[in-house]
Amino acid sequence: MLFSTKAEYGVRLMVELGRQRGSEPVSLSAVAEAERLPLSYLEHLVARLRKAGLVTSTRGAHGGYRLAMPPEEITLDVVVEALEGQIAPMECFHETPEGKVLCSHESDGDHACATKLLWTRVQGGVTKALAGTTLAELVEFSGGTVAGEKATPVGSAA
Amino acid sequence: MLFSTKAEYGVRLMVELGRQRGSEPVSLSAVAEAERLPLSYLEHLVARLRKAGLVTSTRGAHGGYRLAMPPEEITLDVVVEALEGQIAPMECFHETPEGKVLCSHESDGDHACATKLLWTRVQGGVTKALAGTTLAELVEFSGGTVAGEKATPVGSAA
DNA sequence: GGATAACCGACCACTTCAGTAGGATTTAGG
DNA sequence: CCTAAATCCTACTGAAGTGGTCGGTTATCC
Repeated sequence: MLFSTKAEYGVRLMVELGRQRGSEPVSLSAVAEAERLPLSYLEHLVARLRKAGLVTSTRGAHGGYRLAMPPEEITLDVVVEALEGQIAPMECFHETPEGKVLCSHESDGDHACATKLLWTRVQGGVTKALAGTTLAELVEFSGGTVAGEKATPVGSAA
Repeated sequence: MLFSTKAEYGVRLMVELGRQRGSEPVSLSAVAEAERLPLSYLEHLVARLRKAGLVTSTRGAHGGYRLAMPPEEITLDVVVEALEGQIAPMECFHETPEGKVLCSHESDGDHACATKLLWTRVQGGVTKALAGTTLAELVEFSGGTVAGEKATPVGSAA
């Protein structure tokens, strides 16, 4: 499996917040119920998102989480990286701040690193897919936002 | 990390076999020495490649492994899948024989699966990168084949 | 009949995953 | 002021996967 459930749950959490745009902060328990995910596990995930500056939190009663930016500006590469850590196809791959790829056993034998070409292509494919998708798209795809009218607030179903 | 060293080592093993095209079978110990990888671990990996029909083996003294097909016909998606198992971005993703993608919690809530769009794109990116790369390319990239003339046979360096 | 090599399965230390548990702190509302 | 609701934090745990190692068996060439 390329990604673990951390990415899966975390992205769903983000989508859920994206659906509630502009309104009150959404509590984790509401998200947990809506997505049928364990609350205490979501706490760990949302902590990562918060540390990455993707969501903001309000403590105390009626508190919860909000997106730190409008969903159109949030690309999924940032989200997934916050959840899963640096995204590289292989252990030996490290991306420098300028976006260059380094392979740690570059030329450790008598010929060039045979796999670098492959992993570079894979890296490119994944990055392109993630960076080319915005949270707004996913919100739209999953049934659209709930913006002004409170048609189906997140905790209402059950 | 997207892939483990199983893919890394396994691909390098394949490249090493690809460099020895048409000649005698290559022993695992020769590959292990050339790539500085643990022999006994390579045994596990080559077993997967053999079961997938990518390499053929000759037992006994002077035995070893050969590619089952010319490297131009071997695409890396098959190789990596043989080594790592089914390549899917997420646990809930299962590809049917016809190439359709199924998501196990499709419509388990009141709205469509929010993440399917994303993982489908990622899946596409990875598959395209892997299937669009042939073993021959990697052999070329890593210094070319050794075909007729035995310029630098695999075990000769050290 | 060695030496060489593919084969096979068991085992092991270590890390990550997925989740639980328990508490501390902050805040709105009665 | 009290309490319920919520974030926040740390520690723990069982299960699985990773990256090997080891010992032994079988097959084959010289």
